[in-house]
Amino acid sequence: MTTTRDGAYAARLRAAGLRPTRQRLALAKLLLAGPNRHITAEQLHREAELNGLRVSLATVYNTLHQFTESQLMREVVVEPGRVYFDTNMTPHHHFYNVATGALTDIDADNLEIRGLPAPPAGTAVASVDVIVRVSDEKRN
Amino acid sequence: MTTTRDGAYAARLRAAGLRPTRQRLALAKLLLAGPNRHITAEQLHREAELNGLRVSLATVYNTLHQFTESQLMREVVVEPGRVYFDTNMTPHHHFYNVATGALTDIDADNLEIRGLPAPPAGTAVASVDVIVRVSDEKRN
DNA sequence: TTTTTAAATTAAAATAATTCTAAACCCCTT
DNA sequence: AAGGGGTTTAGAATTATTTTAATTTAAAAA
Repeated sequence: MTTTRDGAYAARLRAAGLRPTRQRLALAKLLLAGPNRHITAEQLHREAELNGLRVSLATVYNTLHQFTESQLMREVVVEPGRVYFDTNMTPHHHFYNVATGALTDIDADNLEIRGLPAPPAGTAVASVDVIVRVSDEKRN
Repeated sequence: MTTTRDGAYAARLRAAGLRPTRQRLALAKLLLAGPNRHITAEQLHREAELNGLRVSLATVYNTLHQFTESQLMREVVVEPGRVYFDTNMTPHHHFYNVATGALTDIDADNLEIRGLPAPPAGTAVASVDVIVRVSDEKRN
C-alpha cells in the first residue's frame, strides 16, 4: 500500500467528481461532521477562519454550490437576500422563525400533502418545499 | 357634496392609512385592476414608465412594501435575489417554474396538509407556504 | 521525481437587488 | 393661501453574490 488510507471525506468528494483540495476537505469536515446544519456562506466563512483555515469567501460560495449540485447538501430560500445551505439530505421541510431566523426541520415522513393539482402543462414536479413561518407566541 | 366622488383606489389607500398620492394611485391601478399578478419591483417600475408615470424605483419598492403591510398584497420568495409581489390575497400556494420563473397559483381550498408537527416551543404558526418547483417535462 | 496540464483558489472588481439619505415636493388641514 | 408633515426623488450606500484574471495546486504524464 502506497499512500492509501485516504480520508472518508476525500472519498466522498472524489465520488462527487470533486478534487479533494485542502479547502474543500476542511469545509466538508465543518459541514458534514456532526449533526445537520443550516448555515449561510458568510457564517461558514467565519467559522472556517475561526478554525484556522485560510479560505476566500468566493471559494466558500463555490464549494457550497458544488456540494449542492453533488447532492451533499441543499439550498433553502426563506427570505430575500438570505440563502441557507442545509446538510440534511433526507426529505424534509422547515419551520422558519421570522424573528430569529432559526430554521427547524420537519420530517417529511409524517407529512402528507393531498389535493395538489396537476402542474402546469408541459412541466413536471421537481420538488415540494413547505415553509411554515412561525413567530414568538406572546405579543404577536 | 364638496370634492366627494373619490375613486375607489383612493378610498382603499385611505383605509390602509396611506395618502392617495399620484404615484400610489397609479401603482394601485396597475396592480389591483384586472386579474391577479405576480410581479417584481423592477417589472412594475418598467410597466409604470411605459404607462407614462414618472416614478422612482425607490418609490416602487416603498409602495410595494406598504401595500404588503396593509394586506393589499403579499410577498413570495422563491429564489435568492428575487422577490415577487402577489396581488392574490386569497389563501393559496405556488407552482414555480425554475426554468422560466413563472409562478402559478394553487388554491389552498383543495389542498390539505396533515401531520404537521407542533411548532418549536414558544412559537406559533404565522403562515404556511408551499412551493412546488416544476421544470420542463422532456429533457429534464 | 520532475514536468505538464487542467482544475481550483484568490483578491479584487463587478453585478444585482434593495435600502438609505437628505433635499425637494405635495397632500391636506386650517 | 399658507404651513406642516408625510411622500417622493436622485443618487449614494449596502448586502449578497458572482465574475475576472492571475496565481497556485492536485493529479497525470514523462
